[in-house]
Amino acid sequence: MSKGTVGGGGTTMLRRINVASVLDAVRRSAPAPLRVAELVERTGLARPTVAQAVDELLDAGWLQQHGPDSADRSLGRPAIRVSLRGRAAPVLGLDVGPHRVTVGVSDLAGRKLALVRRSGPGWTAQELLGVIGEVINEALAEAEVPAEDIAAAVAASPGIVDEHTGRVQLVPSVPGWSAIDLIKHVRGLLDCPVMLDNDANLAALAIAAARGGTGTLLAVQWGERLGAGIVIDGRLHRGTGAAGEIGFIATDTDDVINPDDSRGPLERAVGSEAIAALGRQAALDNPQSRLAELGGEQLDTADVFAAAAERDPVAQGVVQQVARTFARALAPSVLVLDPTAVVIGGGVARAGAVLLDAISDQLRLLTLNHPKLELSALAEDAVVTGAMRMALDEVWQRKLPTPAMTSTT
Amino acid sequence: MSKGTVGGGGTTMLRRINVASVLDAVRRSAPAPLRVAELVERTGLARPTVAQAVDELLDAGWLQQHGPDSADRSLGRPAIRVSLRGRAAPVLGLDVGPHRVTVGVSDLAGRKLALVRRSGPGWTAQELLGVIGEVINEALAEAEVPAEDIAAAVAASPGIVDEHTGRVQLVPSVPGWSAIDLIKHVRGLLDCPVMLDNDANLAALAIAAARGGTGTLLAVQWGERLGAGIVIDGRLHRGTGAAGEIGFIATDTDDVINPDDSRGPLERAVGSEAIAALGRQAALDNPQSRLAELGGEQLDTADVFAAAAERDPVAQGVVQQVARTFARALAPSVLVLDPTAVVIGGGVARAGAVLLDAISDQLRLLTLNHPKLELSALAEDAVVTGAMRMALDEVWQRKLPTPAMTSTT
DNA sequence: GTATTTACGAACGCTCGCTATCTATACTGT
DNA sequence: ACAGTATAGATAGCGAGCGTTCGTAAATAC
Repeated sequence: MSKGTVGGGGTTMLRRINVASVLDAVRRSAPAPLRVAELVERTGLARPTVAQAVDELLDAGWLQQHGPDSADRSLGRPAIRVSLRGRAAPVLGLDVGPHRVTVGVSDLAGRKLALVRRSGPGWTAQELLGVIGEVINEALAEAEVPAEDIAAAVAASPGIVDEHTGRVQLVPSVPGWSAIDLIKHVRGLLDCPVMLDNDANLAALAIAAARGGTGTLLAVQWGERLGAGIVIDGRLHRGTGAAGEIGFIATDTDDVINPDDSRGPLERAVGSEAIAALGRQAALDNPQSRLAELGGEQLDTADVFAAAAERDPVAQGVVQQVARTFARALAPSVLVLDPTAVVIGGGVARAGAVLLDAISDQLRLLTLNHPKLELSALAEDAVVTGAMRMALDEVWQRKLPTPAMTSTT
Repeated sequence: MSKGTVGGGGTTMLRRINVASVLDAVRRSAPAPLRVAELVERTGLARPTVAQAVDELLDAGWLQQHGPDSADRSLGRPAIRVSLRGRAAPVLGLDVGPHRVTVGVSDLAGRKLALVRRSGPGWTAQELLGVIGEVINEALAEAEVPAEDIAAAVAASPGIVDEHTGRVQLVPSVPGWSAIDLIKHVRGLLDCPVMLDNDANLAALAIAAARGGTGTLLAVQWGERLGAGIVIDGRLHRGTGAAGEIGFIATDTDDVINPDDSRGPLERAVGSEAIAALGRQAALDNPQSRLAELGGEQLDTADVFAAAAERDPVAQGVVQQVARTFARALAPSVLVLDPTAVVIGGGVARAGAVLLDAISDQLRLLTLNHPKLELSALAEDAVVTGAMRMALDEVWQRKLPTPAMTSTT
């Protein structure tokens, strides 16, 4: 241990490795209980070793023993089965927006124990802290988990987040709001490691986990604001901290980033506000259209997509324009990253196939390997789910006594 | 072992881990010999353990013993020192282009043992295979390494390379040329693992290794063709296989990728050929300019940059235009990847500060975190160096008995 | 009720690494 | 030249863990 080199050591290290190996095997088969014989097979260890490790993990509370119940009708003495004791280290995820606070509690196996959401019409910074505290307590009560049991918490914030200090740039969504206060506040409530990350990053993590497997994922969050998260083989790519900020891609040949504006060119061009504005203009220009009929004065982003889905040519024109702008902006990144899949989430994702097909057509003209283009299946829960996921990863990395062989040069 | 889970096992596994730990510590201090006491400190193991491991590694030929020579004037019994025995597993790198073949041989510690380059005015595919064989043998002779000692070889190829099959798309640089034949041919000569990768990827690997440390690197190879390699924390990012193909980024709002053309829009716009063409046109339009004077009829890419360096406004205009087009094409990828550094290599990199400053100015307007913009220090050796580097990584990964704890979910 | 099958549990022997001790070597000071 | 000292290498004993082997418990099938 220590020194950053390969972790070697005595036999006690070996025992820790083997215990970790057993625990990892249990974790991999998620909520399904495992028999000891199966663990022997999966770990390649001898039965006494596994049995000892299981005993130890049972004592430490990481595993729980199942009765030999169920239709396990096989010959011989029934095997005792063990599974992860989720309550051993539950985690908490937090998604804070100016109008909505969402808190999720998950157990070690990734099962959701609680999900509480509260909306309000714009809180002040001080009120928001109070609401957060309430919602956290509500979620803990629903999950039947005492606050001191929570092993890790992750909060989502829009904007560019410094992974360590928790400082946030570029987002004055609530006046007087500071993510540092948020971290402090949550630390005061929970007494466990509390981390902060970009909401698009967390959503990407959740989507990647849901899709499973390896490969590169580009997960776009498309609403009023526009961001993306990159997950490569299960690990989040952060760059120097601002990776995935697709909202700031230039769309016009003369666009530059305005440091005084918290929104970027692409956000201004195809954010949900811009889509609604384009729709309103198109409705004014074509008063006879289905679009004008549907939307009226209060024309909304949803109206544009609804009219386009009904094959209104005016709305379809707007969608085409939006898709084209978006695809042209994203194409260079798709070429460079060459992702396995591009997943679109956020409010605009509700547009569905109308938008997706238009983007796909454009993207096909501009890329070499065409990635799968999908809509996020997680909808609005993506960010909280990702926050819980990251908290889980943190717990596993900290608790699994894996003396990580750093083979990176 | 086996089963893809965490590698645990008996005490013999522990011994292997500790031996690997010692070997890794020696490797980290590269060519400098280490005393046993230093190894004890770095590995955290006890002295007898280290001594035993060193004995074993000496017997196996991985380490060599140094005399207690040199001005090591300290008190007490002089320590025996050991270092990597580079000759234990030398590797070979191969860079094949239509007009040039380069072969490098490196030892385990990364020391270059030989570097042989041969140019010719366009070979046929058949001739090329012959030349490759000759150059390989020449390099082996220069390095004084018998062919059967080579532990791994990596060949560089332009175009998009399938990592496993070795099939190449999009590059008909030599008529009748197939990278599969190349692999077969080299396998016939060497009898060791032979791998193939994109030349831009390998150059990126070399540059990342030279820079050292962690972070994200975007390494652009800019010549007649345009490609890039991405290295994240020392690992190459491949995507689904075509990552980094910046040559195919669209530059005009109506550009699309033409599947029949092996070159992409950005290559056609700012490749060295295009720069020369722009220069010629500018010279025609401004016959009095220094640019026209320098270049004449045979105006070259180098002439454009030379004239710009002499502050010729006509040439500077061309450079500005090229820099602007390049920066606008690359900016989205820089935003999304948010790399620590962007390094430019290849023929155009010889332009130096004139081009770099112009790109930097443009990029500053279009990105949030401005990465360091640098010229490659490795010049034309980057690709071979990267090939050797990848071969070395392969050897280490294969030979180091690290039971890789896969902590990725 | 007995035989069979399956799984749990305990004892033995092996290997390995750590601690402690002893020996070897070269420089330093008188 | 000789003793002293500091550093490094070699060796023995101890403890811990894993794997193999054997015996035992619990359920089903006949």
